[in-house]
Amino acid sequence: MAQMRRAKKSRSRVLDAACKIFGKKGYRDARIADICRQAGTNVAAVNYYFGSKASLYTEAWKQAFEKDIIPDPPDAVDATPEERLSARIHALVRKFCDHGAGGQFTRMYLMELANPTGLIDDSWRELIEPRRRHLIGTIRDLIGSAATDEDIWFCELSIINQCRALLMLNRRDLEYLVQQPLTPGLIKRLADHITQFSLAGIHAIRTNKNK
Amino acid sequence: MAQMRRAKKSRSRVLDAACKIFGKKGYRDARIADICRQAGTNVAAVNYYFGSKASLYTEAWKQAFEKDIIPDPPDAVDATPEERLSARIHALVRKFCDHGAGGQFTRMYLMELANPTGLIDDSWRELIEPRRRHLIGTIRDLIGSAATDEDIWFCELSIINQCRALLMLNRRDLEYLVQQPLTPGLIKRLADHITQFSLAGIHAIRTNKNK
DNA sequence: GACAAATTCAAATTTAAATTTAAAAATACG
DNA sequence: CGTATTTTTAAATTTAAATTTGAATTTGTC
Repeated sequence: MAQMRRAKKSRSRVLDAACKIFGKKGYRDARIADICRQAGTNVAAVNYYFGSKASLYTEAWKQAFEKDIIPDPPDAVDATPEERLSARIHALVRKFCDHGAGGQFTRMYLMELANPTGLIDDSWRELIEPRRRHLIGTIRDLIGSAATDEDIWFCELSIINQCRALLMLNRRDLEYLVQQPLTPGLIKRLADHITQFSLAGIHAIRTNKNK
Repeated sequence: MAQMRRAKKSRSRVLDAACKIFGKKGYRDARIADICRQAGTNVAAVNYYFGSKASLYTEAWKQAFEKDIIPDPPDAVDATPEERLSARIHALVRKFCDHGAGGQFTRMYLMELANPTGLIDDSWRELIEPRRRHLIGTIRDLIGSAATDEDIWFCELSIINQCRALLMLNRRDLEYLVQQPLTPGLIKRLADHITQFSLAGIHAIRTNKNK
């Protein structure tokens, strides 16, 4: 069983490379040859360890999920809804901006959003649902009881899609738009902006409902 | 030259089919065979009329642009910035929701966003730039002179990305989220929501800058 | 160190799609 | 009509990528 050690290295190098390449190119455009070059193995390694490109993809998705999605720090018991929303937005923006080493899941998430392969629908639900419920709970606290489910759903869309913004922009487009590199400082300022913008938005809806 | 008549039919059937299929599948996943089946021609028609799949793509892009992007009604001279923003958001949401017959450009826009082919960068800039400047002008009017370029850029991102929301959701995801079909009524309510949310957001930034 | 199992490799095969070809059919025009 | 041009067709070719193969190598175990 000790040969597992060396073997595991190879298998896991392929898996790491797969996360990176699938995240960068999406399922179709990712080449097994590229993945294996990246991993420093022969192309046959993919089929040897995973059987096919498709099942490598689902494995990579799972691994990226497990490694990348560190649970958000639990809310402090005495956090206000405003603080909870802010924390959530900052976490989302940071996550969505992280196209680098740690952020493979995020890239894969986007690629799957844009070109659904349908290969990972099950893991998808499991993953998204609890986080969605958490955000909706926070919005509900902020928006008050006069709001309808539709109001809450719309606010959720507004917030999530603002955070997703940078996901959709490639480096060139980004430079074209902002004229500055994506530094941690910029990311923080963007998250602050979205928080402020969204709190005002939610508050306006609340006020409108109660008038 | 009268043979052009019949010929044009064939060429233009291919172009129409290309808009539809490229819009549905994106560049890579679209099959020339599918496009030609749709158009009722032989596969060779693509290379006969357009030379290659790539140049069919750029032609289709141009045609979808010309047919699909009806210029927004010019702003009434006496429209307030609030009214202009509202009109712009309603136009964007309506456009982005139109996945049907008239909305091929929208679909191609999304596919290009998600998987840039780089084939249409030039047309892209031409198309987006004037509309961008218009929106930025409106935001500038609303946000006041204390705001920085970065503030304005952030607000632009917030607004555009809220409008893009429905672009990213396929029918199944949508039903899962809202539990209702995408009726014109829903689209209007969503645009109203985004307008209200965004005006409040911009106003909050303005207030914050001036304090 | 020798044998068995696991792994890696380069090369062969398969598959799917775009592209080209050359012959047939349709059309235009004198 | 007859011939020249354009268009369409089915089939052949090319290309790019995934997958399979079987031999060579490495590793683990006795």
